[in-house]
Amino acid sequence: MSVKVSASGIIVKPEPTKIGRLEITRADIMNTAFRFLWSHPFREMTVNKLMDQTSVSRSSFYNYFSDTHELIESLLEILESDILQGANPWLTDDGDPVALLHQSLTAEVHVCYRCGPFLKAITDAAGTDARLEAGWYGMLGRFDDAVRERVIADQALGLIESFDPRSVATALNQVDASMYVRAFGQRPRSRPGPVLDAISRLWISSLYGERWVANRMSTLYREQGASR
Amino acid sequence: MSVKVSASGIIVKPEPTKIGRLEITRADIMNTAFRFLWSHPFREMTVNKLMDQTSVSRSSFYNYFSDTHELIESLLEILESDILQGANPWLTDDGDPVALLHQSLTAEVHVCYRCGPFLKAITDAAGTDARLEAGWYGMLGRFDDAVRERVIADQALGLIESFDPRSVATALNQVDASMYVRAFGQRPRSRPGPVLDAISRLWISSLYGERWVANRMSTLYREQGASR
DNA sequence: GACTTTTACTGACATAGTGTCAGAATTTAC
DNA sequence: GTAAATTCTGACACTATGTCAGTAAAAGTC
Repeated sequence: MSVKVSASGIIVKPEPTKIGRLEITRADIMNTAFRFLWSHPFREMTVNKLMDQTSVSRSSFYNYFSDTHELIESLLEILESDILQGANPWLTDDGDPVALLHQSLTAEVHVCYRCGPFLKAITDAAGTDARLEAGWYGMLGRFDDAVRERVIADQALGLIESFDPRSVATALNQVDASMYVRAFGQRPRSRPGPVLDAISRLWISSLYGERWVANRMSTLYREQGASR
Repeated sequence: MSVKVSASGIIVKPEPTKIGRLEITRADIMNTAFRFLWSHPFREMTVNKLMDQTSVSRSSFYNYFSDTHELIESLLEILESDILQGANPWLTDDGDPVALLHQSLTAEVHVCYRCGPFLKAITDAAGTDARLEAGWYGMLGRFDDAVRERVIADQALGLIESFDPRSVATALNQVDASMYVRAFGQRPRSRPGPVLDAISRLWISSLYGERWVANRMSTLYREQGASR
């Protein structure tokens, strides 16, 4: 894109490009969609309603995305890198695995709390479009693989007992994803503390054993009088 | 309808039915929908395609259901009782709780394996309609409550350590639901064995501790050589 | 069996949202 | 300043929805 070739085959220019109008409009649409999905479910997002909030017409939408699902897919890509970043400690670092796992889960909960309604929009949208569904499942699958790798490594070290790492990795990731959508997908969102505690309990007890769990609870349940 | 005349003017069929035309047509539509959803995702189910497979016209659909979501809601009610039935042992019976839990999970996996694509249809449809979504979350909520009750009871007996039972119950039910949809929702469906193993591990280790898990695995992982 | 009444069904219509395309408007190239 | 490109838009065709007035079938009545 930075170098264009004319019909005669001559290299035309290294493109001075002030700032692409194209990029601006595209970003405008994506931002508008993100804002819209913060306060409305995906099912209410029509191309019309969306483009009313931008400076360009409805038809222009189709210069950038073939439909609303492709738009969501673009937003999803951004999200994936955000989440993966926070999950890094346990997946890659050396040290106390239980501490690292808890650290990764904490980061993940934070990111997903912040974009809960958008996360829900993605899963809703995935159900209405085959391509997006494949993209969403693809992302989940990459998470599964990463977790599986780490489990295998810790099994080799004797830190985790021997069991089929694939299905357990999938199940653990599914807990996270479905809890985030359910707890943070609708406003008012649930508070992240209890969600983190529950998720941590499941991950730690099923991988490293329940003796590690108690240390990692953000709030001691008894202290707050067993309230909701 | 009791007498049909073909294009050539020949009387095609006499109708022997006496009663319940309404119930019959309603059941016809519901059966057709169920069959359709076995081989197509919900997003492809239009009123047109559906009613083409029945003996009545598209318009008639609206005599029975206000839209496709309400139809799904009716089918969901049937499903809920099916699942609850299998879950009964752990929820209500006396005896070894770990054994009963495993028994309940086994039954649940079986039911959900059998109607996997339909389960996926429900969750897809829930994302596209507020009322159905409320119904689906309502059902999940009732499961959460039942599990929570049982956890509280076992906590009182000292069988389960003291922690917030609500969020853990929700998380555990979410594992089940999301795994069933993911593993059994698309054909070819995953085999139920590994799914049951993974789910059992999460439930048992997070509630009763990992020392109980090994006994309950349907297949000993080492024996099958850590394949895939 | 001929009648009215009730019940179940249907075709035709209005509406909403989608995606396309030819051409207008705007920016960039020279 | 004009040509070429890029970007945008109104108008159109199409699909699916849900409604409704009217038709057909069944049940009730004598």
